[in-house]
Amino acid sequence: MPPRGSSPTMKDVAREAGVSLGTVSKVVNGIPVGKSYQKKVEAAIQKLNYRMNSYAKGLKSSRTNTIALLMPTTAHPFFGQLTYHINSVLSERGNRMILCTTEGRQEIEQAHIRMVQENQVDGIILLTYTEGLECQEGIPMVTIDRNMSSSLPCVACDNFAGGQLAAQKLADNGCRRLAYIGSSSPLPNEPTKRRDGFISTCTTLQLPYELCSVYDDSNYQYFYDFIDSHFHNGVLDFDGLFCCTDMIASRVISHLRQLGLRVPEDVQVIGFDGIPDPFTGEYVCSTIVQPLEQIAIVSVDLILSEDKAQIPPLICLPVSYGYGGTTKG
Amino acid sequence: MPPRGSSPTMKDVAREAGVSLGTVSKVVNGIPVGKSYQKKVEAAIQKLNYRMNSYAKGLKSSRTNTIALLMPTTAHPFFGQLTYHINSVLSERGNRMILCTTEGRQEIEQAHIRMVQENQVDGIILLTYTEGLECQEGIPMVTIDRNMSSSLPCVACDNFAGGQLAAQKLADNGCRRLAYIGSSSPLPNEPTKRRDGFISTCTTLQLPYELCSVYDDSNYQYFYDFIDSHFHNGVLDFDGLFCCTDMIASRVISHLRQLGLRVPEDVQVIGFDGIPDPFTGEYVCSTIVQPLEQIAIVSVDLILSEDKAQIPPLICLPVSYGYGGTTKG
DNA sequence: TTGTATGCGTTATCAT
DNA sequence: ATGATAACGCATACAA
Repeated sequence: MPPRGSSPTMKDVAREAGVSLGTVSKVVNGIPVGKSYQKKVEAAIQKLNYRMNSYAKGLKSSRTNTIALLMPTTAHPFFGQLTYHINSVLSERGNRMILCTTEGRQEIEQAHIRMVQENQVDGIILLTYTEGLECQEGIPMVTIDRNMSSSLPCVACDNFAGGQLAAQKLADNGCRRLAYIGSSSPLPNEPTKRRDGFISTCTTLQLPYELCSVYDDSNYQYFYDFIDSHFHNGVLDFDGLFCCTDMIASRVISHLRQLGLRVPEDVQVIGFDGIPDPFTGEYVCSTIVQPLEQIAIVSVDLILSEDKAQIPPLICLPVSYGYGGTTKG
Repeated sequence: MPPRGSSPTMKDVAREAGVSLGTVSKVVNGIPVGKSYQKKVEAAIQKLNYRMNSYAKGLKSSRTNTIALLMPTTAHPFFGQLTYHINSVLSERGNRMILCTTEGRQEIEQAHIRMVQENQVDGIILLTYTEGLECQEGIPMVTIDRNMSSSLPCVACDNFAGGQLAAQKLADNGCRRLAYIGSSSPLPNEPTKRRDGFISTCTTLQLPYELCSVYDDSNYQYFYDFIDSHFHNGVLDFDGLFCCTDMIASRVISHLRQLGLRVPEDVQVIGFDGIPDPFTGEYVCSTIVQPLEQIAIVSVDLILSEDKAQIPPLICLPVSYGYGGTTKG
């Protein structure tokens, strides 16, 4: 019978058990205490159905066991799955997660950062592609796939190696005239490294290539126009395409097929991300697979790590090749 | 220059502005205050870069502007999109959201409910299909698509009408031998109403139908076996199928095609959910479309509503038909 | 109107 | 080892 209408507090438990406040606190936090006391307190907790108030705890201890995750969206499976994995790992480690979807808009990101700061989160995991985000000092941050500044640690898949792997695979499968299709940013960021790795291997193998890069990679028409301009008399100038994301690859493949080209017979296509189609469970195209679960684990490890001092500025996780029917192997 | 290493408090602002604590509190909370004071306080806030500590505030006011969302996962687009919409609406309304993915496992759900309760959330939005979840009293809850008990308000799409609509569409498109394929629960829950609506219209139209229901609807083999057992000499016993979800429909369609059947020429299929394929942007099949955004808005409205007293136990939102190429219209 | 003082539920520092 | 007590940062009832 709690005195007030609200839920019982430690004080109530202490009174019920006939012990002092400090003793209850110790029991609740697993600090050793006399056996008889232990029993009495546990009984009282049980009886009153006591629940800790983590707001009071956070106020005192200034540690909230809460991490914020900033994500453009959860509607797309790539972000949805990453969110799911990060949430799982965080939960296993005894942390709550505040989700902030940002639509990739900087003003929303900024507002959310401010908001979760007020919420005293212990850290922020950030997935963004906007430039020049202002990051307040004093709150630990980790970025995913976005090397913003050397001061913020970044975990990403090995985008450069992924680009190399894509070029290598296309070459192995007999392609001789390659092209890269995807986004590019004015400043060197992680996704751009996919292109750079691709160029690296093309150069090494002495394979000719062309680039079709645009800043806003949701502008598919730009890519279609590029393809059309290289399509003459029913034949395409390329026999191998590396697309920056599976999304782009998927749309590009549709366009190629509309043109009457056969994939992979006439032209082979490799994408990037490796998200299985949620409905079929299969890759939508041959692809470079990001280790999503690893990225989640490492991000959480970093944000929860005690000595933030010596975190490396960039951690690259290994990618792999996933066959998805749009290449010859 | 904050005295301690931590961030400035209201007290710091008060000292800086040369006013009292209460005045600062008023300014921060938008309570009218003398003009000159207003200016001084705002200047001090600016100068010190003061941020409210919502933990201290929540402790005092026992309102945290935080809502918990329990979802099986965010990895699948249906749940991912719903999560996204709920998050957006909550954010617009000035609330934080704690995300708890549960994998649909009851012990995880229970642990999360307990956890967010400790976190003093103002309410919980819950999407679950488990039976007999223990819901602590005293904390507002709203369920989605799951009518647990009359005490918990539920918002769902009009599943019954959706089932009716599916049967009607199949009939309109000339189908004469129908079947329902999907899950069924021992107790009457929302998804089961899809089946019931389907039966309702079949009965009204005097159309024969068969049912293939299984409790665990991720057991696709069960559905395949059902189809196989109704497939003789290259012809299927049915010319119209209504599947409980687009996921099931997608797999069923694949199986039908493997059998050499043409969709929609030989057999027409309608699914349920209406989630566009993330890669193509199109429905994976003809489908009954759930109003995801509406569901999100209404759920948030309910959980944030002041007078929880007179919330109806069930709110049904209208569904619509989405053509996706697996029917004749 | 503005300032002062008390308490929210907890942890931590003291004495005991 | 245990019990009393002072903060933590803020809201608020009350005094000025």
